[in-house]
Amino acid sequence: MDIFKETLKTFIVNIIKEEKKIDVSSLQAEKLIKNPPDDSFGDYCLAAYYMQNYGFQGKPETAAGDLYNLCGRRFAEIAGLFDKIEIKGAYVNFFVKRERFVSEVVKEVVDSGSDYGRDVPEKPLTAAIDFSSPNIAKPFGVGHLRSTVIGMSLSKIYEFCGHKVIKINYLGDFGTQFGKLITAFCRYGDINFSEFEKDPVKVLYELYVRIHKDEQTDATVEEEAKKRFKTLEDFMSLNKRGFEEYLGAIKGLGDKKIKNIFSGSPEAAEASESTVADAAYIPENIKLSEENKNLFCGTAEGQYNLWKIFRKLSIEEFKRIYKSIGIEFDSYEGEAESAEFSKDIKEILLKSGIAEISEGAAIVNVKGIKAPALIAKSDGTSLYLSRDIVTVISRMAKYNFDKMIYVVGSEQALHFSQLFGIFGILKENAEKIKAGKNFKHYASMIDGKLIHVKFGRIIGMSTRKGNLVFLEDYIEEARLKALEKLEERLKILENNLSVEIKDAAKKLSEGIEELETLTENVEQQSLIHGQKKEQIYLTSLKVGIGAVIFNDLKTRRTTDVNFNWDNVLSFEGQTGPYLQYTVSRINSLLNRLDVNETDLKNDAQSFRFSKNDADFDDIFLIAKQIYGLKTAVHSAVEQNEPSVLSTFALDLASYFNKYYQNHRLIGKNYDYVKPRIAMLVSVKTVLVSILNLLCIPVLDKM
RNA sequence: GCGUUCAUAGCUCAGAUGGAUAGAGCAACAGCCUUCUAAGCUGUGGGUCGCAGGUUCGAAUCCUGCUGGACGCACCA
Repeated sequence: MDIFKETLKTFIVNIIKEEKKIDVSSLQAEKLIKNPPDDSFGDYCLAAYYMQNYGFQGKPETAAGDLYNLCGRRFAEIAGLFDKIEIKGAYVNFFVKRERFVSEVVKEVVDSGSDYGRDVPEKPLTAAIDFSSPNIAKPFGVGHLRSTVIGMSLSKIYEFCGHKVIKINYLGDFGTQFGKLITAFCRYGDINFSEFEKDPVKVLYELYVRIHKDEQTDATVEEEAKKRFKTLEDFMSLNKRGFEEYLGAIKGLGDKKIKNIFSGSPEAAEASESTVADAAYIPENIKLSEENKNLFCGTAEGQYNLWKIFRKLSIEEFKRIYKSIGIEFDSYEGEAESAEFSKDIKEILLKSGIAEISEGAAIVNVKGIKAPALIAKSDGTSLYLSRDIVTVISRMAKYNFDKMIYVVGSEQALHFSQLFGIFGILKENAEKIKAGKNFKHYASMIDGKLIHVKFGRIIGMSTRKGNLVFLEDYIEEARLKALEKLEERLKILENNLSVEIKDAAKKLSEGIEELETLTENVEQQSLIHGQKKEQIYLTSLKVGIGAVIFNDLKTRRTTDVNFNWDNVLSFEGQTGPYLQYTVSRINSLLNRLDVNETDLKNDAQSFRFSKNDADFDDIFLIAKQIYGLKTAVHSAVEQNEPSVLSTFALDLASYFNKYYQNHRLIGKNYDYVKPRIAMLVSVKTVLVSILNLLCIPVLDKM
């Protein structure tokens, strides 16, 4: 509970009401209270120009004078929490009682633990978040990392605030590209099948690259690919259900899954992914081999099986990668599922007069967008857009979402404005739609609930040879760099240690007893030095992952990222490892101070600070930063912008490191140390919370 | 050509939704490890907020124009 702001709010509401005879709602009052840009100006302020509607007219300076006098006269009402009021230009500044402020903040963090900073909304929403969504004909490159990490982080932030989140991975498992891949498989006679078994994704990638190259010179490639894709899609629609019945069947299905997922049982997790497993079911006796090639390439069913095999191999690979960086989904969906119904969409939109035929293709004209929205090709096969329409309606039936968030690059902005526009049309023309009850119901309630969370491109990223950087190589590069740094540091520690031992031995021989400090130091340092090989591996891996992920989350999403290896591989300053390092520093300190956290909670003494202490100003800065967490979380949700939290965490870590550098705790008496332990725990709690929300691994030691 | 979007220190970016003196980190230079992890800390230098207008008490932030970049614009996703 924010007692300082609340108190100030009622204070100002009362003043306006009683002195100016104007009623102000608490929400309006909240907007009047701002934070000065600098601590020396105070902690809260009222700006005269915002007060004009509340009886403070005239020049800002004179209005501020009026306001200042009234506040001053009634200062006794807030004297319990505030020290003083000052006037400065057009502003009236309020200074909190700093000792009280710090102890309130620290107490609240220690009491609420990992819940601290939660911004609970009046009404929790069901938010479906579609992110990562790789195209499985292509390997998982670094480009996918941004969507993956932004989406995962947003999911965590929404969940942290108490919203229901459904994390959806919408696999690009369909389209002409698969026709190309199948074409490649069937055309080339020199496929290495034993390698296919060992590293399928690599072979698929080679096929992909090769067919694209051939396409440049050979026009028959595209022709064949299109034909094969049509064969595939037609085969899949053979024994299809109607969209209307399908919608009826899946209605509310998500509810069960959501509940299960939230209970966290392993069966539930499996069940939620079963759709993919089912779709990827492949007959036992069919294997990729030279002999079976004709089987795959000759018939429609063969191609269908081949497609399933490619799909399955890719998904397995993706899951492995996701797991390694701590990403998980509640549901895997595929475009192929929606393809089954995209013809229904085309027919409904045509019949209802929303779509029309132009140059043989089906298009929708969306208000305000010049480019026509293509929903079907002239050969009748489906397109990205029509499949997306099906998908959203299905999701609405399944999950009844309040928000559907697409975390997709900004280059697809046009696609999404067309998609969103079509649902606007469907809502406006709800009566005209010639379709079943289910379709009309769901399709008309989607408008306004779709959000495109776009992000900028990563520019200039390439390896020495190729142009696509595989995520795993990227992480490995970061890991090696972290390892290098770690080993360097271990070596320095080792040197210091041996010098110390020599020194002590010398002193011992001279008869000076320093055994106690020696053993303490040896113990401490061997803790670090004694890290086993696996530990060193894990540490460097976590640091590497932290660096890579933070790099994608530290700037505002919409700006393009100028990729620079040196930037990513530097672990100093505004980086993930800096945050991880700060946490491990606190850990180390807490270990040395022998902390009992339950003790801390029950002992009011833990939260009492004195402003006469030399470190108080620095503690106040830390407390003030911590106090801002809730606002930061709130605006991260508001803007769908994880970077708000990255910046926040960097600031907090910086304040803490300054404190750490300037004030020592070891060796001080316990009464002095106790409240500071609570402060340390608070900083750690907040940093760890944010690292979790940003999908960055936390380390005990570095 | 039309549309979207961006332009802040040498480089990478913040800038609380129009408010007080535009801030960090890298890089450069000068310092701090026999005392809690130097992946840290301290200090110095570095700015016509792309350019020109406009809106008002007040603009890096809003509107218009220009310049420059990125992305997108009919059967790819």
